Amino acid sequence: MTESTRREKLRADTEREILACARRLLVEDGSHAVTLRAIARELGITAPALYRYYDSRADLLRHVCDDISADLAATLTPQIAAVPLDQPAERVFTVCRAFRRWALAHPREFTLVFATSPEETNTPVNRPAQDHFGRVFLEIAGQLLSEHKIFLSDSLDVPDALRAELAAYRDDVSASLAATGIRVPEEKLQLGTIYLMLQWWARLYGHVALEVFGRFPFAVPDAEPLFESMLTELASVVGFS
Amino acid sequence: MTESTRREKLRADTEREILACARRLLVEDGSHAVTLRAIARELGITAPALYRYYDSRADLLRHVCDDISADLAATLTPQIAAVPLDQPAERVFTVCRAFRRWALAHPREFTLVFATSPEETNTPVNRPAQDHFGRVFLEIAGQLLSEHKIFLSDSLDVPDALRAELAAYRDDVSASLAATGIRVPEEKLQLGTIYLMLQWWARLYGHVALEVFGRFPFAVPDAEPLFESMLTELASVVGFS
DNA sequence: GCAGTCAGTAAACGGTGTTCACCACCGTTC
DNA sequence: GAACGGTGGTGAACACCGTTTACTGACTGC
Repeated sequence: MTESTRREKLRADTEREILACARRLLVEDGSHAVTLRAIARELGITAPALYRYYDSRADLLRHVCDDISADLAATLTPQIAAVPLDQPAERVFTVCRAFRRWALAHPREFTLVFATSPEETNTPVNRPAQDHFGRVFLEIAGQLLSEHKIFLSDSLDVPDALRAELAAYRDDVSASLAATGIRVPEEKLQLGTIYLMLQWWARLYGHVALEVFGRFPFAVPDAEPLFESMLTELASVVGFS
Repeated sequence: MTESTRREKLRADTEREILACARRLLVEDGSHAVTLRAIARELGITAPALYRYYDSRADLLRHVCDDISADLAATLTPQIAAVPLDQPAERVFTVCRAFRRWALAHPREFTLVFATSPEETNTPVNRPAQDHFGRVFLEIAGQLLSEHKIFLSDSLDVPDALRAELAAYRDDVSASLAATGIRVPEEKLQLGTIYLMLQWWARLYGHVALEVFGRFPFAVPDAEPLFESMLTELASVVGFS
């Protein structure tokens, strides 16, 4: 980015090298194989040198998470962009399918980012979303929100008990979206929309996680039809224009 | 169980002691604290002695998982039993709420059992369900199936593309249930029921996992109303008698 | 009483994260 | 140009870890 001096450029270079190496080790041999000494070995340096770049192994893993999230976002974004603006439903389907495909193709990255207990990577709970976890989701959803009007079907309106909670979330969403540079008109962030986003993220996450881990309650050799039917169900609940 | 000789009884005793200690370490300090040496220290023995009981640390962790699952089942079962048979919907709600409550009260156990990559505990993917993962779910669901008739609302019937897949699952379900001693009449295992079980398990799992990890895309201080609204949504999709 | 089984030990190997003292270089400043 | 401070890197060390091996010693079944 803004590495002005020569020193800063060198530092940023090896920092990238470290992350790339950690990533390779993760993908090839699992997260247990991404060890400081292994990384150091491959870079031709010694393990303590890595402490010039990261406070600890947990800190490094956290940065690997962010790195992966950035890549995931970079993978998803062009795929939605390829779908015409006038087919909002198809845009949602596309990003959901792309997320599932990415997860199945990158099970170890998915596991690290989306199914590692916060204490393992020492991640503070409810960490600002733009950092890594919900970042992708928020970005995509925000983009859709800013471009389309969403109609919620009558059958699924917001329970009264939820309105107070949702109103509180809304500000948080606005702030998070603003932080990523996406401006969403206030009136599009209805409570129902927030509600739908939460519910839908939970379903998407649940399905993909179970599929990646092979942990459906009974043998499910191919979960794609299941996934597709979940998408069509979504379509029946929400409308776009 | 069937420890006849004195030796076998002693062995079973220390085996239980090992598991209990591992469990305590897990709960108090997280899964990374569950080390062979720490367990041995607390039991007043040496680490290699543990290899008389388990092949490896991964093997031990797997048994801890099974132990936890058994406890979870033991927690859930009486809670459903407490709800009258003539309120099937309430029975489902009860078990779902109980599962969520258990997960929130035992985050580390939940993480180990439901969100640890199979390679960490060396668990074969799609391991027979009665072992630990879907065991609880299957048991509960099977019990409900054997006691009630389920009506699926017309709006959610099984997509054609899924019928072949689901038919294959059904046999697996029957076998798994039979293995746990629950006999479900053939005609109650309609394809729609299987479909609903899968979809619902994914939702339940997704919500609870996200809540336990504090990983909703934005700050959700109290997800209970969200959970409750999910339950009422379920009720609108399925009917009992 | 004897032989064998089996829980447990001590020692060792190779690996880990992390800390500390030290060193050598590079960019800046007098 | 010489001195200087920051910075990247080293080597040794510490305290762990999982795992293997060879070896005891007690209990069991005959």
